[in-house]
Amino acid sequence: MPELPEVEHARTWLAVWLRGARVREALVFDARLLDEGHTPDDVARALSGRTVTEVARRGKWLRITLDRGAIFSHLGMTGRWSRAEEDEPDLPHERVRLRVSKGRDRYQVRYIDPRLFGRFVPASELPAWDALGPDALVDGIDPERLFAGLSRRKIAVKVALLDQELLAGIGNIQAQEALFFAKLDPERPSTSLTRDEVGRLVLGLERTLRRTLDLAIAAGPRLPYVEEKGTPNPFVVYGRAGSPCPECGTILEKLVQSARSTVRCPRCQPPRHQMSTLGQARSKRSS
DNA sequence: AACGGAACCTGAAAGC
DNA sequence: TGCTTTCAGGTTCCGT
Repeated sequence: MPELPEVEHARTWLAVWLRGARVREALVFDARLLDEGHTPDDVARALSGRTVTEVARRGKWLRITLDRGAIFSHLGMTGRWSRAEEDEPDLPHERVRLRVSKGRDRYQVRYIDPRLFGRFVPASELPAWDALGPDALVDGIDPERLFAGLSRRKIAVKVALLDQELLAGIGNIQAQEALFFAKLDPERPSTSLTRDEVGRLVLGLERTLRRTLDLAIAAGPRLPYVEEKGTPNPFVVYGRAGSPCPECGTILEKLVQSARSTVRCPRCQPPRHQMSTLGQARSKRSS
């Protein structure tokens, strides 16, 4: 799914719909969302009668805290939560339905997920949650910690940014956008970045997250994902390989790193050996 | 231990 | 037109 801004959007609306609400009935329509050892009936039984006290987010995980226990929800690639009235027809790909009451209102909160990469885990603790690095939005991004983390890994900086233990919430889109804003080549070994470049990367990350989150907030309760047909692509380089760079007009190119695609501007984000060649040429001329 | 790649799913779009 | 291939914003497992 969705990356940090979209999950934060989901958290906001889930909190509106669920905080203080009582689950009258829970229905789980597909066991593939559940952890090994759980059945739809177990999960439904664990939820019914519970009251939601809090909805939290860390990276791309959501935690719905109940008066007893909690539920962790991950949206995978295509998951979304939405509110529905009691008499609304089933939705395509509806995987979980919570029939709740809040005050005298009765309605439903539904989880929709075509590709089923999402997770729905009733548990008081979740190891994956505990392993997450600092949340890129809530905790802010500490340049020194990011620099140290990047120096420790021998992989491309783009791939490192997807590691949720380094920084929680960055996904394939935000990584590409941030590297473009920072004018850094996605293929640079993460160890090769200078402190100055990591500083630029932090600014790039903050810029793309802020921008995307603002768009998500403005969208209201139903946030269309960019791959849905009819949704305009709000991103600067993501999904725009073959089109001109918005900065310099050079045709943006697509590469594949660890089986994920990356778009880059060959001119604005040149490999470093080209930059040092330029630097040498310049210093020769000036000397 | 750390890394790249495949697998897990479904649907839409592009290619033939 | 219809069949086939490719690709999609994530995570995890498996082999090297």
